[in-house]
Amino acid sequence: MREVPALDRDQLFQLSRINIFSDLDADTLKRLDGISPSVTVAKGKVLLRPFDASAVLYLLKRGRVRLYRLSEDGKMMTLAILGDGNVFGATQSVALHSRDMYAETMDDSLVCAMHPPDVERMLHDHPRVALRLMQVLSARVNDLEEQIASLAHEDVRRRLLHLLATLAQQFGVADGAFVRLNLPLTHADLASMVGSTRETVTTTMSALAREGLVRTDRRQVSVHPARIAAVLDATRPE
DNA sequence: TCATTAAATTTCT
DNA sequence: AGAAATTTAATGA
Repeated sequence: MREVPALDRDQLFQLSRINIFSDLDADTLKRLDGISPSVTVAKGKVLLRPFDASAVLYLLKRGRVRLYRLSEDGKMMTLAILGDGNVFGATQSVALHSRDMYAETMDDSLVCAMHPPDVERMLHDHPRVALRLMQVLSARVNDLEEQIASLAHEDVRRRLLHLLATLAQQFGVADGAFVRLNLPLTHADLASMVGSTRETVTTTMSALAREGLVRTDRRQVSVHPARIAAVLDATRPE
């Protein structure tokens, strides 16, 4: 019985955490691992930009990636923030994003870029991955639909509360009664996610802090999901 | 209710 | 020190 080298084990571990690979066994993962190398990407690097026709499928092994678009007057609308184990980009047939989307790392990240022939072979050999890819895509559509409804019907305060609750699920780590959002977030970031402005986010965030729904400590946001849920429930619009 | 503008202040690097 | 981020306030749609 031979020890698996630490580096090897770690790489496999990273790969096993990719959402579309969750159905695969260790042997299969090991074979896939050889296909494309992982690269460390510095914070702020734009990996995808509008009209990028390439069909690269990115596996985000570690880090945060922001998917966003820019309006004509240069305002950023953040469509999603992806964390460890997520995928973005496109295959030959399926794009996980629309045309004029940017993808930019929010911190130093470890990504793996799979190219069309490899993706094709992988999907052919492992239909379960294709199935998971569809699940991931439909979940993403679902999220976007919720965002649209939120934008159409709710005021900034409620949109922020919904956003914070969602981020807590996605990136939360327990911190006493609160849940700390484990990602670098400025008020401008939050504004770009709820379709508001930096200033408005500042004032609503401090109101929420006063009410004990959120807590902010040196640019780290913590939220109280139970209280937020209660408030959202108790104060339905209309 | 909230974007906008402007300006002061605090916090990060 | 300089840049980036936050905060406060006034105004108007």
